[in-house]
Amino acid sequence: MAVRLKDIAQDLGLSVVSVSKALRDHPDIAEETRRRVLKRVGELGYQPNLTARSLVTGQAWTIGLVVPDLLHPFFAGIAKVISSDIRAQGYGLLISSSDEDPDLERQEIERLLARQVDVIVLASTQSSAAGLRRMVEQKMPCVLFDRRLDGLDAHFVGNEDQEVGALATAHLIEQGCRRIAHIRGPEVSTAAGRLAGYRQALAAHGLEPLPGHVAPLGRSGDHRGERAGYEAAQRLLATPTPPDGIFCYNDPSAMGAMRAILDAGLRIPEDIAVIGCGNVSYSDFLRVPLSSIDQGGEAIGRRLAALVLDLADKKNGRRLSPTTDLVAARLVPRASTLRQPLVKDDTV
Amino acid sequence: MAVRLKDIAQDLGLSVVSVSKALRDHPDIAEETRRRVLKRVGELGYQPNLTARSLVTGQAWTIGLVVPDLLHPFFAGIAKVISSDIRAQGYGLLISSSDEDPDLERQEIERLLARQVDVIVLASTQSSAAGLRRMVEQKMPCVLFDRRLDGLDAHFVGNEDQEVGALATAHLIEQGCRRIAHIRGPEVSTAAGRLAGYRQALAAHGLEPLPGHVAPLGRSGDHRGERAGYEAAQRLLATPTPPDGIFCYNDPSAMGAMRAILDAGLRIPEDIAVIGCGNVSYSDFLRVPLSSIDQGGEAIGRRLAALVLDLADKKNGRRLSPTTDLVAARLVPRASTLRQPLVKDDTV
DNA sequence: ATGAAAGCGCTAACAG
DNA sequence: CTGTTAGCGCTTTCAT
Repeated sequence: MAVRLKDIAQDLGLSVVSVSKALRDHPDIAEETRRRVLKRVGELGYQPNLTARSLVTGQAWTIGLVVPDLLHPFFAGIAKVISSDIRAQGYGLLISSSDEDPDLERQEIERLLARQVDVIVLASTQSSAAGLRRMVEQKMPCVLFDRRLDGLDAHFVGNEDQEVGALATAHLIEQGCRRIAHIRGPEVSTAAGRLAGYRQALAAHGLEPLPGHVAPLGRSGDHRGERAGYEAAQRLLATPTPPDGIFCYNDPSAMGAMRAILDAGLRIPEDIAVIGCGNVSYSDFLRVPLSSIDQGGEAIGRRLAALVLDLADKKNGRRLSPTTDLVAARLVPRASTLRQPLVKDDTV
Repeated sequence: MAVRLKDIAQDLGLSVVSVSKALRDHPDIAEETRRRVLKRVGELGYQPNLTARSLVTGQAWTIGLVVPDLLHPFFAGIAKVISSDIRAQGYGLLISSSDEDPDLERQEIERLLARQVDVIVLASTQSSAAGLRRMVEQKMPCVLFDRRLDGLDAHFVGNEDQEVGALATAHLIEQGCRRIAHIRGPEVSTAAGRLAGYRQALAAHGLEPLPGHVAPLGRSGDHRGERAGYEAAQRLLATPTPPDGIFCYNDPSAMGAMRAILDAGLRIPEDIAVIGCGNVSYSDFLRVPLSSIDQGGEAIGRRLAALVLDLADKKNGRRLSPTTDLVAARLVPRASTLRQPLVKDDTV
């Protein structure tokens, strides 16, 4: 096995406790002793056993993160930011991908509870808070992000989804679209909010969705939604009044939609303008560069990390009442919606 | 606090030991007793404290994963696959992103050692194995992937990099390119191998790199390499004999290179063919769909997971001598290299 | 089949 | 300042 506290203590003719204190900069320990300890620790390459420490302190120095799909750049980015922000304070990140499966998600949360992680960060796939009750009962601090869940005693960091939907839709209207369709996402708060924003923006201009112009994405196969977006767009093209603009739930579905449009021999944005959501990397390099709503993923990650660190510290605001932290979304117009002569966009 | 073994024991008038045994399907426990225990456990929603269990068994039920950049789809994909494959056996995945920084990477590995994880999976940024000696000394089972490291007593799963480079380069030659340049990656084994494969394929056709035709990517800013690829391609275009084909270290740099080429008013692939490596999602949707080498990321993840589970099981082949598992790479030709009339490719 | 004793490596409370 | 005594919650002998 590895070097233990005991070994160092025996080595130096000290007690285990003194060594332990010396290592944690405890106030009452002789400067001289501390140096001796530190020296030997360095030589032996001692590392305190965090498992043991956790057992007694009740702090795991671990944050649990559960996302629907780690391969999605939005979630991968969040994971990356949180990971590096909490690392500086000595925390590690235990990540699991729920694959958009509510049961799997619950199971993973159970695991995190068993592991006694300090905080759980969650973009939930649940349709209701019921399945997450256990978490609250165990007084596990929890931060939801991106997707809200009513009736759960948890913090939230994310966007004002209705604003997101309105932003995208209003942009299409400005660009001269009048028959604007929406490819809506699954049964989670973000999809509902974006849909509401879409309707709101239309209404604000005296418009409304034409028959069949709200097309659900469906679960057809691919997780990211390209294929589903393709199919949804095909259905839109087959409606009595085909759209001249489409606001898509996310960027992958927008890519699928664009492909369907091009395959149908139509032009983007001249015949149909397309806007997505998420501002996925590479949007700039696409066949038709894709306009999108940037959710401010990095900011969300940063704020999550800060909140998590607050909550993880036992002494701290453990009992903070649930906060809601809204990060501003931003329109990123590109060629897929610019029906006026294309304004050169230099972002790389 | 949560429910403990003790609570259940008292509840049922049993000893802690019996309950513990009942829960782990220990042979000598009465069927009747087991049922009573299981019932009460269900009612109380008991979850064994994994921290305590780990302390005594020495098994953390945790795998550590260190990658250079979690936002890179290749690594995100690996993380996702490993996570779901090990989850079924009860393991969790502790992930950290080293940001391509060797020091940070070492620091993260120290943390994982302190946490007593069962296995470390690593795509290393180290230029030598020296800094990782501690890991071996502590007998921590380790699996390297993607990037090799000589002189380390560790398993490896990944590609034959030279084959990867040769595959890409040979394809360019077949497409009629004769002045083939290479944008090479940083100082890691994959870059060296791909470069070697590039030279080898050229040599096999009696060709060799022209002056200035091996352009290093450089560390200029963006982590994924789009900007760096852009700049490298500009340098290539400025050589006395500009290339008619470019093999890029990875897909992001290839996207940058393509942009530079288009910005210079040249056509892809007619003037310059471009091929990347990694077969990043969305390659199909790009302005010019990008030919690439698929590294078989999913297969790599699967094999990693299987190996990891073997190693994690204390009873098992803990002492397996280092294995090398090579996953076949595959050419995925798209428009960026097809100088003949484009063959329709239906992959979505 | 069941349970008492011992201990995993560490820290918290107290005594010297 | 230093060390002793008690655990954290669980599993592992080893009696009964």
